Amino acid sequence: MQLTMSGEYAIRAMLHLAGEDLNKNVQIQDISKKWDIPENFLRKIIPLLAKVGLVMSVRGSGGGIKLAKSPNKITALDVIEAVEGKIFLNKCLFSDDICDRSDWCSMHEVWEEAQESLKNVLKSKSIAQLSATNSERIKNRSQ
Amino acid sequence: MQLTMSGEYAIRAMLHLAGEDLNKNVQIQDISKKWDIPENFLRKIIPLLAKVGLVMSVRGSGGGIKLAKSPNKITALDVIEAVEGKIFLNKCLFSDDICDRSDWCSMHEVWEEAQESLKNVLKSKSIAQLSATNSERIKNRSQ
DNA sequence: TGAAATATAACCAATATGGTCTTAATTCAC
DNA sequence: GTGAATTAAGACCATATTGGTTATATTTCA
Repeated sequence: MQLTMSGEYAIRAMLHLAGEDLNKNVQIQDISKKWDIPENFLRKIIPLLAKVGLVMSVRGSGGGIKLAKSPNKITALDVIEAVEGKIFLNKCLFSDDICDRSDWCSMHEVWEEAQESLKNVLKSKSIAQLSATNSERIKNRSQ
Repeated sequence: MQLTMSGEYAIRAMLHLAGEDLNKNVQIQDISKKWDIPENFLRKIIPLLAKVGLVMSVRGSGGGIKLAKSPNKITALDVIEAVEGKIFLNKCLFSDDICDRSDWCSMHEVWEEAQESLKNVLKSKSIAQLSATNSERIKNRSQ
């Protein structure tokens, strides 16, 4: 019941992009260095973010990646689910016929409620907000 | 980010015990059969529930297991954490010095909030309630 | 054409998961 | 005390997942 490193790294990368000039192509190597992410591992994560339309990538000289839409419209949940797949707290939520008790088991609804509750928190935070909060705190700290 | 089979089986076993005469010693084999749990696996899970005082076990002839306290006072969270360990949605919540960004990273609080939110749902349901709901539904269904 | 970038896919070590199996250790009834 | 019934504990194991690395395309610009 825990976030993977992929999810963690994906969030960091998105926070980086949101803190840069949104039109600039940023190199994966730079994100990797600044946020302490193994470069080659990050190179596997970025395409997952691109696939669901969170980032745009351009190959070749002068290339790099940037956000594919406004960071206001990207939630923490979007990022995590992009790289880890949809969140299902219990297998029984994945599909009704995975558990033959689903028509009467009272835990089914508990998991449903817990999952919604968790997802709602992650859904309520945009990458823009999160990045802005970070920038402000770092600014204050260095004064 | 998902419940393990241990957690799932532990909940089933506790629901079984809550549905029986609370003073009766129940055999692990019976629970295993009724709730479709691999017997030998369940035999590894039960001691974890005993260790935190959720069930009492007695060895030998006439032995078995039963709840160690009222099912009203046992929550779904208690059961899950007993067998899976305390829930931490992200490593950074485990200890402050596991992440050197914890003093300014805005995701830290998001994870904290999400985790509390998830745990509150699991904490709000007692094994007694859950078992009663199940019994009632099964009764209605077979009418 | 060559340098600079990302994409893709194969590979790999370590760990976690979900078990099984064997051997104690207890307890009760006789 | 003996034996049957029961849980406890620990060794063992196959498979899947995680968290990478490496090598080889592919694309783009100058």
